[in-house]
Amino acid sequence: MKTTSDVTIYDVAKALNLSPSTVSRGLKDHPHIHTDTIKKIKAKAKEMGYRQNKLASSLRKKSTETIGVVVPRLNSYFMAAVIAGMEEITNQHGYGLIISQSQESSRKETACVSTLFNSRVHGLLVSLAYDTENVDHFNQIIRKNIPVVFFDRVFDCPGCMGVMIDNFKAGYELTSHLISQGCRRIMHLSGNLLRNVYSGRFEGYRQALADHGIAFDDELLITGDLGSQSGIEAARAALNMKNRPDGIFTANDTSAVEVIYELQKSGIRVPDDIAVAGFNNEPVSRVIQPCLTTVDYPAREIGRLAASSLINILKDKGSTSLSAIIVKHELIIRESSLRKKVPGTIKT
Amino acid sequence: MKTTSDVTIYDVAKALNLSPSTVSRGLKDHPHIHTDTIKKIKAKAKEMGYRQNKLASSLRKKSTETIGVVVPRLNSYFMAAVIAGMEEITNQHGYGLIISQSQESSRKETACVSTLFNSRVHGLLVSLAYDTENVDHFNQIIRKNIPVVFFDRVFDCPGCMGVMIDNFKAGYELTSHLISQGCRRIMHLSGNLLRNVYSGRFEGYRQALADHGIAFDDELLITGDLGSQSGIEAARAALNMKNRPDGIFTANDTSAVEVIYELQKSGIRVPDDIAVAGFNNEPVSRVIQPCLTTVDYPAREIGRLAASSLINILKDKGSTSLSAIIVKHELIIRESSLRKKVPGTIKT
DNA sequence: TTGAAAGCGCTAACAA
DNA sequence: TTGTTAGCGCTTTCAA
Repeated sequence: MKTTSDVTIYDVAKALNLSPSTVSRGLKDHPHIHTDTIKKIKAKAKEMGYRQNKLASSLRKKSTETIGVVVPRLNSYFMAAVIAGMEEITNQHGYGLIISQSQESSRKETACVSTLFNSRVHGLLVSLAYDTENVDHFNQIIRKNIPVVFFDRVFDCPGCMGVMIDNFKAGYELTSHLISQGCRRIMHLSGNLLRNVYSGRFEGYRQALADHGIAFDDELLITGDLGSQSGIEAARAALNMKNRPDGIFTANDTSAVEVIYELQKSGIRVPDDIAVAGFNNEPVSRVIQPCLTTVDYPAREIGRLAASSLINILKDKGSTSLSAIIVKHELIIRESSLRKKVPGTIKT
Repeated sequence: MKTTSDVTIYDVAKALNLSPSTVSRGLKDHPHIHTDTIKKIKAKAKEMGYRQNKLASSLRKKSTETIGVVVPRLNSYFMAAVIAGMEEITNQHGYGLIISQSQESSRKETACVSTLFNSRVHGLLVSLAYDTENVDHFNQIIRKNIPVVFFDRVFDCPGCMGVMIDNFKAGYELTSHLISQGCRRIMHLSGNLLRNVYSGRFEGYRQALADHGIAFDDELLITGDLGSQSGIEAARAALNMKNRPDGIFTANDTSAVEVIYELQKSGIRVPDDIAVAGFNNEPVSRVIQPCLTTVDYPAREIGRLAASSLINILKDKGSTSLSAIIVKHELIIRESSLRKKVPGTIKT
């Protein structure tokens, strides 16, 4: 639908016998305009149903005051909280947010970036799709000096900055915890190892094994899309091994839940026969029986930090010096990995 | 950041010794432009890194080709799927989507609508916030002939249309099912009864009771925000009644999960002592033990339908005749309500 | 098949 | 304190 007969500042100006520029100024409380005039203008504008045309304004100012967000999917508590954090900050600074989903596809991600680019966003907040292999599709935008801040799923490229947790450390801690519970043969279900979040967790896992004198067996590394199906398959693979694992560390909670189910279906006791740990502290981790050991990270805070960083870059082009912000995570130990029952250490 | 030195059609025109209008036409395959010229123009534009300025284009055309979406929250599988369905349709028709969250607050919802209005969206797809009591904040936009299509949480107002399921029927079916399982004293945990989704489910519940000769006891109706806490409180209320319920029907899965937990903590067996049923078929409903009886509805399809309806209204202002689209739902019966174990009827 | 020119609604430098 | 004016980049009518 074409926008129908809008009231413009010209209409308001005419009605008040003023010039359009005075109206324009009055509407934004320009200090040079008389208070009474401002009042008159605002009253008239309201009366006439005037609304600012952001398009014209942005065109004229060559500035849209919007920030683009590209996320893999909008269906997790994590993302909803991240975005809420971003909105909190950007709104404070007068920016709007345009949100788009890549649906975990690199191709769609490219399209999203391109659309946002054409919409003249001032900056981009991005968490990469599952299968994105390089960041060529950001080159265009970076060349135009439009800052990009990655969060969670970041890409290590010169000039980009990222907000994330220390996935290596988290993976290390989680694996060490499993080892402390007596696990010696720990399977790891991971995602695309190109994604920092998954490679970090994997490397942490491997390092923990090494530090505890356990050899890494690559039969125990399984990668998949971390959806329900890949959890089921991982569990079956574990069950079919002649030398079964006694612990499984999956890189997200969704797949961990399926792993537990599949194991239980075959009469395996979790954690006694096989301990299981996930990642993300999704709400479901508290619902599954036994409750899932996992890693929590402050989603809203990550959103806030990513947004503030971007805005800082936007305000003064100086502080682009820092390249990464690492947010604290927390190991949440629950029944799914607790073999040595020590009262008082279980978190819900 | 101000957009830096962009290439415009003027630049391209100059480089090719053509007029800006020819370039403008060439870029969009205008039939009057010579094929060779088109090729030349596109090649040059690409070479020079030209990108269309949507602001200028929209301003000139007085048309933004965008649709605004206002949802309570982005944190459910339901919403993610709805939005994916909307994107599918709107993209096919050349529209972009601007998504905003009301955070379940009427005040924020008003702000969202106003922002989208000022951004000159062509139409609005809205699911109402928890506490929205009237739709005055849509009047402005409706007066301007900008169509609004509600989905899921709709509002019954003249000229608005909505896409939803038959909540009454679903509530009726669910309650009837509980009754068929031997429940006679069924508690209902509901949300704000101003929201159609909750009032519909409640009325369906009440009708089912009546049709089975069970008197409605208003002690058994509890309303809350349907978050985790309200589930816990409902369960406690149930436990504290001298005449305890033997079934609980909650208006969403999140609270149902907490109800089950809280009941189990007190040694109540679900479903044998108290049967429980939820609503929405969120993934968590398959994880909880016992698996949760619930109602499924086709989220993606609802998104598609809402978007198509809006686009239909946009294309020809004729077919505004229909005021509601009712989408099929499905009762998903699982262990949490199954007392009479009949093999083969359990859905997972 | 191409070009010239006006104008979408707004802002801001400059003038008064 | 207010007004005049040019122009943001694009589309489109009219003319050539």
